[in-house]
Amino acid sequence: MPPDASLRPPLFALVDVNNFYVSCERAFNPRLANVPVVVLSNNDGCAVARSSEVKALGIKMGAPWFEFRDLARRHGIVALSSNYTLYGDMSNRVVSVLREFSPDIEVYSIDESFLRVETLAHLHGDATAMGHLMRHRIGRWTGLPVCAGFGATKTLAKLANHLAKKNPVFDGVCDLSGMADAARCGWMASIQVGEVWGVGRRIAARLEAMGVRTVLDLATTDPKMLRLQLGVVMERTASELRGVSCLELEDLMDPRQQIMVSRSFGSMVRDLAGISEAVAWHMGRAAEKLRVQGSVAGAVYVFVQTNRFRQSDPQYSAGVVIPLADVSDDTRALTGAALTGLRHIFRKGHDYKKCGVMLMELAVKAQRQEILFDDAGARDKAARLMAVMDAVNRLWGCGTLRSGAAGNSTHWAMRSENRSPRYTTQWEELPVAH
DNA sequence: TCTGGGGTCCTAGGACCC
DNA sequence: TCTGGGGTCCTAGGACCC
Repeated sequence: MPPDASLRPPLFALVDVNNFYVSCERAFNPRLANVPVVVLSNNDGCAVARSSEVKALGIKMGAPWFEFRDLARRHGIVALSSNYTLYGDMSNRVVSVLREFSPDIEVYSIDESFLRVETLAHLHGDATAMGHLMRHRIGRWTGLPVCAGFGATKTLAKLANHLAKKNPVFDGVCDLSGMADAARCGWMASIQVGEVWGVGRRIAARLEAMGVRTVLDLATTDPKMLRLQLGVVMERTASELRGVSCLELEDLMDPRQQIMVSRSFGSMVRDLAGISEAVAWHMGRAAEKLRVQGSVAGAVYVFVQTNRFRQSDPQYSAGVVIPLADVSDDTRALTGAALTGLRHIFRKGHDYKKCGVMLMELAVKAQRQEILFDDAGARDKAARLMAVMDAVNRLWGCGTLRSGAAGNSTHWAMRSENRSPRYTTQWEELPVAH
């Protein structure tokens, strides 16, 4: 062990939950174990999480539900609507376990986190032992199965995680940094370049046209040429594959730069009134997110779309940015702006399928510029009203207290026909042990 | 009948300025 | 006839991620 821990080269871990949404459902419903389970997107539109049994049946990520519904019936697939309240809470539980392994953590998505562990892995013996302890502890404390990958860079940790998941020989934990060079190269030569984090479908096709087929090929391609042909991002990815760390953990405290809320309608909407309600509802959610991160918005974007899959229908899609005279986090002001924009872009005679809002030009509220004719009293009153609204909605569920513009009708609301109970966040829906 | 939602970063090109 | 060049800022669009 070197005397100065800061001399250790970086070591990243990537821990993620296998088939996250499906695993959350199984954690509370033992009857789902060992049967094929799929979780559907909003509106019960397409598959967003699949158990291994479902993957084995050849159902792809994103497959439309109506296309495999018959197949599902024949094979006894259990199809569940997504339950984001449950998944969000389970995600927090996993993160709190991981935080005990390293305070240096980036929650990358709802089901995966990066950790810096070079000064901590040896406390458990080595990285592999640390990974197994993570697996065991998260399994015991949350009921969720995870895999762990370790590498000298984030991209290598991602790759290691991929190996851990696909190759039973690793038993869910793979440490590429602790591997002999020859072994690491062997594994890298066995994986297609498209599996690399940052290489999507387009880039993969271009790389293959250049003769770069495997991960090892990419790692050994001339960086100058990569930069010239594919840009600085791919050059960085290749460096990361060679063990040169270019990507740091992202700061968790950084507020989002834009906030979007949009949904497809459960069924088509034709009238301005219906869309107005949906826009107001979405803005209520967006403004809530805005206040949680302590920001204000300088502009509002609102958009509407017809159903792009119904090519026989006349298509229409439009959006508009409404700048605000003064930055705001007040649901009423933001909704007013969005509805003004909506009236500008709405055209009669279309069957609308989707609408949404985006909050832009976000700034930290505490740094807000004072403007002329500022009414501090009114602003204080507005802040208190918003605080009450947020508190009520946290307690009773979102949308309990909302602006009148969001209305009471639900004909535009999304379908969610088979959602499991919110086991962990609603008293009435707690699981009961018999 | 039925096809999700929410983000980030980079680049190219135009507008504008001196 | 001859018609610069470099910098900055902004935006739209493309690519990626989950």
